[in-house]
Amino acid sequence: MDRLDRKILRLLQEDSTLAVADLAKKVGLSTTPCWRRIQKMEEDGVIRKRVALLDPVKINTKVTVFVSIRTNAHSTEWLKRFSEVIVEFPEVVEFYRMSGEVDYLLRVVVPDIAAYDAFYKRMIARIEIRDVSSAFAMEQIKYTTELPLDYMVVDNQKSGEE
Amino acid sequence: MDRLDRKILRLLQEDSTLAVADLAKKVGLSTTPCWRRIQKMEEDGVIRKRVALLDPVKINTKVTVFVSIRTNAHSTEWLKRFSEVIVEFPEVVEFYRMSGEVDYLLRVVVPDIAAYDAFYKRMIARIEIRDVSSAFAMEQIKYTTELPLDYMVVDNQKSGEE
DNA sequence: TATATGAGGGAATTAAATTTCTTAGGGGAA
DNA sequence: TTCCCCTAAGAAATTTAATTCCCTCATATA
Repeated sequence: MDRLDRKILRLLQEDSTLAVADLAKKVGLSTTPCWRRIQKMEEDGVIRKRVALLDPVKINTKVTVFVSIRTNAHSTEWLKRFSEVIVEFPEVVEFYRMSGEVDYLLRVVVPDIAAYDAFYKRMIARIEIRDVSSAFAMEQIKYTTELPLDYMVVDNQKSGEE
Repeated sequence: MDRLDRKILRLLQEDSTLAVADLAKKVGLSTTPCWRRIQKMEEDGVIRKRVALLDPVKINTKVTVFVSIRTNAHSTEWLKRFSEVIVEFPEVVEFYRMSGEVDYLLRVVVPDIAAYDAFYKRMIARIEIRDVSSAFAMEQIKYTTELPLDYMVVDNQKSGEE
């Protein structure tokens, strides 16, 4: 991957509806080679998928809650089942295994506090959890699906390094 | 918005490359009305944008760090500048103002611990922050951009409620 | 009962993606 | 050095999908 691929990725991360011809113009290529680069990056899995992003307010899921879970000393079996159960909830949009104090961290989206409470009850009904603590986000100041491309390993042999 | 719109959204949240004709077939419409519904939801801002999602590993940003910031008693000016500075960093992919103990929460993506340290130094060089604590994610068990559509307010008059 | 309104659908049209065929440049082997 | 191969680019043709146009039907309303 080179500088041109990075440019293409930068644009597609922002807006994947761009026509290949327009994209090509912006990166300084003609449509065919540009199209082929995109194909290649899709085959290689660099581009995972293309999705529509919805407005959380319009869809009635404006509240984000971060759920910290502490679970000292549990069986492997429990951990497996725990993950499986949690992943199933569509309200859980992110789920991490952490180092440090907290063992797991969830990002949960719901319409309001009441809905969070309902979700919480459904969750603990499905699996026993020791220590849970919930932190509510008052405001989402930034949310982007664009990953920084500055760390990408590029081939500087190619396409006239500056 | 009705049940059909919800179906359309469900599919487009998963894969926005679906041809309108295929989408239409799946939801039980012909292409024209299906196309018009999509247009309408784009105009209304229900569909915010369409983007390409990249593979964090291939792009060399596999490490997620959650950064908790406590900042008791600061001027409005400081808060404004703080937000502006933080938002600029491409490594900060999510940024919330929180209730409770922690005042702000960031999700930062970087290649490795060393890069996080470099990021951290750049951040505190740009703005003075009292109390920062970093928690590393060992594993991303779930990450999705699909919002739950179960809370959506739908018009049950329309299209034969069951 | 006439009539506007909103939604659906078929077919034509336009635009974009994809394929095919050619060309140019660079690097290594004879 | 010259020739050949490999890789990437580009123009044009073709295929496929998006978009528009025009018509029909059902519902609700005066």
